[in-house]
Amino acid sequence: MTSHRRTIPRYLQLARLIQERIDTGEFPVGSRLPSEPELCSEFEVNRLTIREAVAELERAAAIEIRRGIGTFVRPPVARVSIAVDPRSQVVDIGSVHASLAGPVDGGNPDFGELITAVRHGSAGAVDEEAARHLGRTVDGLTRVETVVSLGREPWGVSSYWMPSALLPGELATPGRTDNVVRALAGSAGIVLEYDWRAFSAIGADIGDADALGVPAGSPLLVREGVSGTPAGEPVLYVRRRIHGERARFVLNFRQPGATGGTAAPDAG
Amino acid sequence: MTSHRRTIPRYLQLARLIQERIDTGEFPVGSRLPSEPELCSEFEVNRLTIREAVAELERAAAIEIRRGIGTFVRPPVARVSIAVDPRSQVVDIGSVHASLAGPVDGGNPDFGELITAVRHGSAGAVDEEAARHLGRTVDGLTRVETVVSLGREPWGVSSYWMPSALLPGELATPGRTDNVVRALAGSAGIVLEYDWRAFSAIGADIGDADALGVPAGSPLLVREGVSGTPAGEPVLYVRRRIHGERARFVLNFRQPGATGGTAAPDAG
DNA sequence: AAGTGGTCTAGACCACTAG
DNA sequence: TAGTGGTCTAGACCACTTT
Repeated sequence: MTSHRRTIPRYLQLARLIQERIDTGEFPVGSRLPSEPELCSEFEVNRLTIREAVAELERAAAIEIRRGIGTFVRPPVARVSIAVDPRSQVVDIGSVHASLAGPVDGGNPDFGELITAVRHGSAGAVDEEAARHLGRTVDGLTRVETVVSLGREPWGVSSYWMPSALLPGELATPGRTDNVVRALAGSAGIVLEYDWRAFSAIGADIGDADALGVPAGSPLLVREGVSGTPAGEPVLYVRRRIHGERARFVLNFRQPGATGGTAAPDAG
Repeated sequence: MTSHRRTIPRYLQLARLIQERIDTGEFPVGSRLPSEPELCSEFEVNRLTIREAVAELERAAAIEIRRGIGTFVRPPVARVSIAVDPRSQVVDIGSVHASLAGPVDGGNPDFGELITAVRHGSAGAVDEEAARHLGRTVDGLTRVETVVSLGREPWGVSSYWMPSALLPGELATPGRTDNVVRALAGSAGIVLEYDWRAFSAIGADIGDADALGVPAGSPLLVREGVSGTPAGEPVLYVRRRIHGERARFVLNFRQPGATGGTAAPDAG
């Protein structure tokens, strides 16, 4: 009759115990945890068991492991807040550019987009999906892969699909570019507007994990969508995966001049 | 010198190797991978090394491990698409309710929101942030924690903060509720409108992982924001963490009647 | 009962970082 | 050089699922 005991693995118990110590401030933000051997002797378990507990906390982003140095309690993360104007058919000039305070036209030194691959009409499942979103066949599409950097670190990876006929020469080969969206719009001599955008979250697959320098399975924020001409012709499908803890997309529903409301959340 | 060092750990090499076999169809979607002992003897490594490789693929959501049965190649995931009307100050009736096809007023059988905890004016960092968003002090706030289910499975966890004075009796104690937002609005006799909403991605912390039945660090989509009265007074701050692979929020920027454009992406 | 994955131990060697 | 975390082996026992 007694609720039969669920055996909670030792490493999970230890993970929660350590998390508690972090929460109570026994291990303050920025402090170093006891080393693995120290934790082993304190809890009288094998090192591997401690390592599993610590790995759990690292996956939960509670701690940061620095090889050869130690394991530290992570501080709250700073995020790049990106505003999305939800009220109009926003001109698409690239979400990151749109939100950066610094110069956009001349190239913002913090921003970099590096073309890593250009492929024509391949036939993976994602290509099929892109073609479906654009209402075209995969044959006529070109896919451009980029790594987006903010500051020195990789911030996200993007895949763009566009009609091959519209591909600007600037985007035809790997290398640094200023802004894929602007290059496309400029070359085609058109204005791009948002058609739709969607947000979801996935774990990093092995390829994205490599490109972003994060472990496989790390949470990525996915922002995907279609942009098109003002006339409504879809031109670009983009799927960007962003280091989850470094980005936040904000939608403000109130008019700027409206009374009341709260300030848009900024970084933090 | 001959190539000396193996920089890439064996378990990562094995993970990529197995991923390749999945990609090439050697291990088709739905099929069972060889058991751990089988993989051990094929690659001539210890079982733990294989397990690390397999764990990597599981974190990357490429495979699903079923205890006592085997390890299987995962099919593409089905997602619940939730439409966000980006053009107006949308009446907040709860995002999930807004998007469900079935009845909303009478209670949708697929939908369930279970209040798991109610706390007054505690003082964690998240409570402070909530108070800041609402322009109030933590003392006057009540925090309601819920688990949201869609079908039989837990789909997300929500934290709501609201002025204690406005807390409906219906929400004062743990138990099943129909819809927190509606209960609040009904009790306060007001209409709630979106003030702002934001999207980001995080890994599940230990508490959320427990509630959702996922491993710590699993990618979660975070949707947070403030709702308020039409007059602009903020009333509710909500922070929902959703099983990342089960949700997608869609913003349509084009008017429904506009020519061209593409269909809003649906589940899948 | 047999086979699967889950946990844990004991010990070894390696790679990285700091002094 | 000393200390940290990273990888790997060999072996054991357990929990879960199917037959």
